[in-house]
This record gives sequence, C-alpha cells and structure tokens, in this order.
Amino acid sequence: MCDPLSPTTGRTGPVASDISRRRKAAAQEQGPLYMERRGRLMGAAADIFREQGLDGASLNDIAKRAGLDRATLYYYIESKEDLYRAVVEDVVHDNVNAVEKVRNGEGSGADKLSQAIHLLMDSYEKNYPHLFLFVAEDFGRRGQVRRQGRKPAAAAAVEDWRTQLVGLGDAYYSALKSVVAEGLADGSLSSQLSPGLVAHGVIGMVSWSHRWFKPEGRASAEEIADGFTAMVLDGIGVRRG
Amino acid sequence: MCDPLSPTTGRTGPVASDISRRRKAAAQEQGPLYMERRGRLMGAAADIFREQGLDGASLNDIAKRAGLDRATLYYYIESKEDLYRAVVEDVVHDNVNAVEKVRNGEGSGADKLSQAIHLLMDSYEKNYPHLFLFVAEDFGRRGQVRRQGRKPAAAAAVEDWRTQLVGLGDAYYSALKSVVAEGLADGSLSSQLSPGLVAHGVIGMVSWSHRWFKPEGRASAEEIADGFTAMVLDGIGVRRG
DNA sequence: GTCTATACTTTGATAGAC
DNA sequence: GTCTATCAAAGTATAGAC
Repeated sequence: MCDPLSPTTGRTGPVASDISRRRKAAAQEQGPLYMERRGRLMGAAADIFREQGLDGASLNDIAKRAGLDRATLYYYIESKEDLYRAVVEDVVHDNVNAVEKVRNGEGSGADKLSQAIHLLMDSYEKNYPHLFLFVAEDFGRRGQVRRQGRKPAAAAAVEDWRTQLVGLGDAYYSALKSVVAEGLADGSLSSQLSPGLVAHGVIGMVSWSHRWFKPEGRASAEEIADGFTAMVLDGIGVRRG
Repeated sequence: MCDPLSPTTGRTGPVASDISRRRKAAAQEQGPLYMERRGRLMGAAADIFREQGLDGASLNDIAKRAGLDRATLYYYIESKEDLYRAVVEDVVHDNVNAVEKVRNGEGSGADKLSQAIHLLMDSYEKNYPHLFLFVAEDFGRRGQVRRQGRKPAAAAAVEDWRTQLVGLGDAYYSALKSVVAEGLADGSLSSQLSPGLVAHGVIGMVSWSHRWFKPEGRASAEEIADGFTAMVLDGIGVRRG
C-alpha cells in the first residue's frame, strides 16, 4: 500500500473526484461513521418513500429529511433505484423465504395458512414501513419508473431489477397457493374454490392493510392476523343446518 | 425605415389563440366531432393510466396512443389531473352510490354484504379499466402528484381534488362497515371481529384484484364474487363439532 | 465526507400560425 | 381543430473545490 500519487510539485493537486469510486471504496471499508450515516439515510428514505411512493419521492426530499445535501447522497448510493432497493430488498427476501419455509414445514394446510397470515402481518409491523414500501408499488406495470437527468440509471439494469421484484411477489403467491392446495388435499381445508383464488383473496386481505394499518393503532398486527385467520377459516356467516 | 416585414396592412389580423376559451366553447357546444374525438382520447388515457399509473403516464404517451399531438390534448382537457378525473370520476361516484343504496335497502346484513361484493366485482369488469385506475392509486399519500411545467395546475385545486377522491374511498368503507354491523345486529352474521376489520378485509380482498384480474381471464367477475362471498361467509376451514 | 455549481433530460402547459 | 415552437419547472446525476 502506498499513496505517493501526489503531484511532484509538492502542491496539493486537484483531487481525483470520481464519487463513484469513492462510494465503492467506502462501501468496502464499512467504517463506523459511514455505517451510521448510511443507516440514517436509509431510515429517512424509508419514511419518504412511505409518504410519497417510489415515483413521488424526490432525492431532494430524502436528503432534506436526512439532513444532507442532495449531492451527498451519491457518496452512499448509486441511484434512486439503488436506494429503494437497499431499503426493501432484504426484508422482502426474508419474507419470501419465511413463507417457503412454512410451506415446506410440518403441519396441516390449515395450520400453515394461519402461520403464513400471522407471519406476514408480523413482518409488516416489525419491519414497518419497509415491507409496505414494496407492497404499495405495482411492479407489474411497465415504464412506471421515470428516468430523468443527464445520465439516467441504465434502463436495462432498472428493468432487470423490476423483474426481480415481480418475481418475489410471484414466489410469494405461488407458495401460498401450494399451502392452500395442500390443505384441500389433507382435508384440513374444504372449499369449491381454486387454490389460486383463495391465495389471491388472502394476499389481498393482508396486503391491503398497507392502506390503513398504523403500528401505533388500536389493533396490533397479531390481533389483526387472528381476525383474518378466523374470517378465512370459519367465515362470518351464521352456521346453517 | 419602415420594416417591410411588418404586417401592418389590412390583412387578416393575428388570431386570438387562447386555447382555454376555445376549450370551454367546444365543451359547451358538444359537437359530434368534438364528442367523438374526446371519447377516443378518454379511451387512450384509460389505457395508458392503467399501464403506467397516474404519475408514470405522460401526456406524450397518451397523445401518441390517441393519434394526436401533445399540444392538441389541451383543446379537450385542462390539465393532466383534469383528464384523469374525467376518466374515473363518474364510475367511482356511481359505485359509491350503488353501495350506499344497498346499505339503505332491504334484506339481511349478510345478503347486503354479498350484494356489495358482487356489485364491486361487476363494476370492475363492466367498467374496465376505469375503476381499477382509481383503486390502484393511493390518494391518501401526500404530495404524490408531481407538478411540472411552466404553469403547473394550481396546487390548491389539485389538493382539493385529491381530498375528494379520498372522501369517496372513505365513504365506500363506511358504507360497508355499516352493512357488517347491521348483519351482526340482525343475526345474519356472527363474529367476534369488529365491523371495521371485516370491512377492511373484504375491501382488500376485492380491491387487490386490480393486480391480477383480467377481463378476458379464466374466471368471470361473477364467479370471483361468488367465490369471495363463500369464503367470507362460510370460511374454508373444515367444520368442527 | 460534504457542498456549490451545473449539465442534461423530461414534463406539463402556452402562444400563435395555419 | 391541429400543429410547431418554445417555456419554465423539477428532476437525476456528475464535476470538482474544500
């Protein structure tokens, strides 16, 4: 290691700026100051994305919330999409993994369905608002992300990234559908409905909570999950016969 | 001396352009050509809004789909928000009115709940994609609509309009909650859950269909409504005891 | 690490000729 | 009725000084 690259004049030469390299270096280093500020930035971004959505949020708003200048963000992140990704990716992955673990685990289909509902509501609460950011966006739509600026993030990369997120949503749906099908097969569930329709209904019921659920609200995530589970399994109509 | 290019002759004077006045005049006139082209524009706008969302859609895209120049749109509409409003407003109003009519009508609470579910799914199909455009947007978020251009639509007016749309969503929720409460009171529904939670769940189940429902798809809106109604009233768990 | 200044892009909207 | 030309605003991202 050596840093003899100062100009031979002895003067402090012009700094090689290239924030892209400095960003990568800092990311590798993972110094304590870097990590702390990066964490604060992620929190601010989560708030703003929650309030305004991916499109509606501007880096200006996020920078202001984080107490930084807009340009400073680029020391920590590569682009707006990169920032959004950093905020939601882990939590979404964890969630899909968790549901797939439930599907592959022990228990009846009905039990697993209940577990899945509780799991998701729990995650909404624990990881608020990160998971909601993902649920609120409809990545199935094309061209939603509008690219501006002198060097917009590479279109192909952005498209790849969107496709990945769509895939995660699909994986979640697929796992839940399997759970329902298993329940119908093992006799713990009984319905004329297709597993796919049930899965859509359950996911809708739970996902829609991003429009009204507040962590400090009257009902806890667990109570809501209990309620939805009872509704789906037992129904709310009076028993006939 | 005198500028020979100066049009000081008795020739036809400069036209008073003012497209705003001409737009209002044409709207009053309602000539057949105007109505036909306006209708085509609304159809194109509905398509693009469906694909890209309110924010993601650009007037350029909409104009292209309608086979017009971007500037020509302003002969028919006042602003982007005005266009979106024209596309969704009637259908959303009709829907809220229909649900309130169900609430005020005859029948048990359980019957009314079933009616409401069928009504909404039917409307999704019949008015596709207009009602979906509304459901897909989250007007509860602030500052989502980004205003650009030399003279952005008056911020106050846009805010008013957003508040109105939020109000329509609230009215829908409120009506459905009443229906559930009535069912619990008249004995046609039986549950420990709060009417509000049930209403949220049902609305979520149905509204989420904007992410997956296709009018040409395997299941019709009526079949889906039948399925969701059965799921909510009877449940899909095996009967105990 | 952070900021000022600025390049470049896209958009919504107008003016005014035809 | 429609179009060309253009505007002002807001955005993303970069360069480079400190």
